[in-house]
Amino acid sequence: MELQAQQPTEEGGSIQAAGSSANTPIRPTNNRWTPTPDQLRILQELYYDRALRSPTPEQIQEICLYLQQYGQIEGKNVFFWFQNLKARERQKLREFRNVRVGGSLDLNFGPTSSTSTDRSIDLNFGSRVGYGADGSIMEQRGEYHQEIETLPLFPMHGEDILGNMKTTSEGGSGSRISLELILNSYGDADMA
Amino acid sequence: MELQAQQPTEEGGSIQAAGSSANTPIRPTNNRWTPTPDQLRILQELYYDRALRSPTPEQIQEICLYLQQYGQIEGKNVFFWFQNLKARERQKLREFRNVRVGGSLDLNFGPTSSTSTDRSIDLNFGSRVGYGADGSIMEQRGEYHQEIETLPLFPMHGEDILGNMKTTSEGGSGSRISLELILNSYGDADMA
DNA sequence: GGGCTATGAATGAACG
DNA sequence: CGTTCATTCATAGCCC
Repeated sequence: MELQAQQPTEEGGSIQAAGSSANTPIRPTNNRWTPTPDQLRILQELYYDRALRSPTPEQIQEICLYLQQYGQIEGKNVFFWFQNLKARERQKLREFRNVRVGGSLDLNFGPTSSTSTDRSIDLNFGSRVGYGADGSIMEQRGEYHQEIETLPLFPMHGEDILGNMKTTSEGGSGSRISLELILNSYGDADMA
Repeated sequence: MELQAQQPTEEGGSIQAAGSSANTPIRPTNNRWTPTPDQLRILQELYYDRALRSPTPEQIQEICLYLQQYGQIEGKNVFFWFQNLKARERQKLREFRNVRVGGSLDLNFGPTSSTSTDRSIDLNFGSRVGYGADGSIMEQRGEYHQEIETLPLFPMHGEDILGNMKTTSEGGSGSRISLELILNSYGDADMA
């Protein structure tokens, strides 16, 4: 997951048998996919012309299938391609906005900044979420679950643990919890 | 277009290898949690070996506490880790569904298809959704699995489930997929 | 050859 | 949960 060592794709045999003239990605190294000019053109066509940004799985597969005419390609390549392009375009936009604001622009903000709908550029990092402070993820919605903010004085049974545990960052001190123990905590006593 | 500046060739092994045994901050410049090798190993062990997919809050807490021996970690990290791994593995499995290449519309896209080799991607499975974008490679560690309580499936964390439909086809039927088809695949009624 | 840039790939985090 | 966003890692390719 975190390891960068990419597992060698075992299928390092038939790469691109197509002896096309202009669609050879230069080097059929098994490493990372590089779109052929044709593939790229088609992808861009889909993205820009058709405004396809997040293709559904079905679309991904169809696109992939179609693009295989022009060279080897896998579904994940298509997926990543769209995702990357989208992300990077958006990031550029965001960057631009920040620059614009930081640079000189000063939009007409009324002294009364009550219009919160106005999307002022927050120079924040982008973390719009309020996880950090003390946590409390409250993720699984739809269930009962109260917002803990300080400390629940009763046995919580829900999903508030997520962020609320900031226990000692120090380890190796005696707190030897075994995996078995963890696993055995299925029917953990709810202290009830 | 984007900035990226990192050490080109990292050791790739222990990222934190330095002085401290197991609980070094690992990475200096990031806000987001990155599992240490030890943490990762244990998490994977829990996931694959023990088939733990959706830990309860109590388990999350215990796991978190245990993992703190190896580095800074919070409950939400554990929570997200499991959720992500589960979701991504599921994507890959779900990916098996293929598109029904029904309409063989031929379009004149691209360079007049100079590649006369009509690769055939004949996948008439006619099914439903399937994510097509995530053939991640997780270095599969031990796969021996034990039944804890629920039955662990066979963790076939291969890697190219998604990119399964590569150019493998050598023979040919002519299954030209058009972009129109791709784009029209939205309301693709499969519930026939 | 060595750095730089564009971009593929991975994954933590979060949304609906 | 499935999907999407954001950030980072790693590498192909180009320029010097």
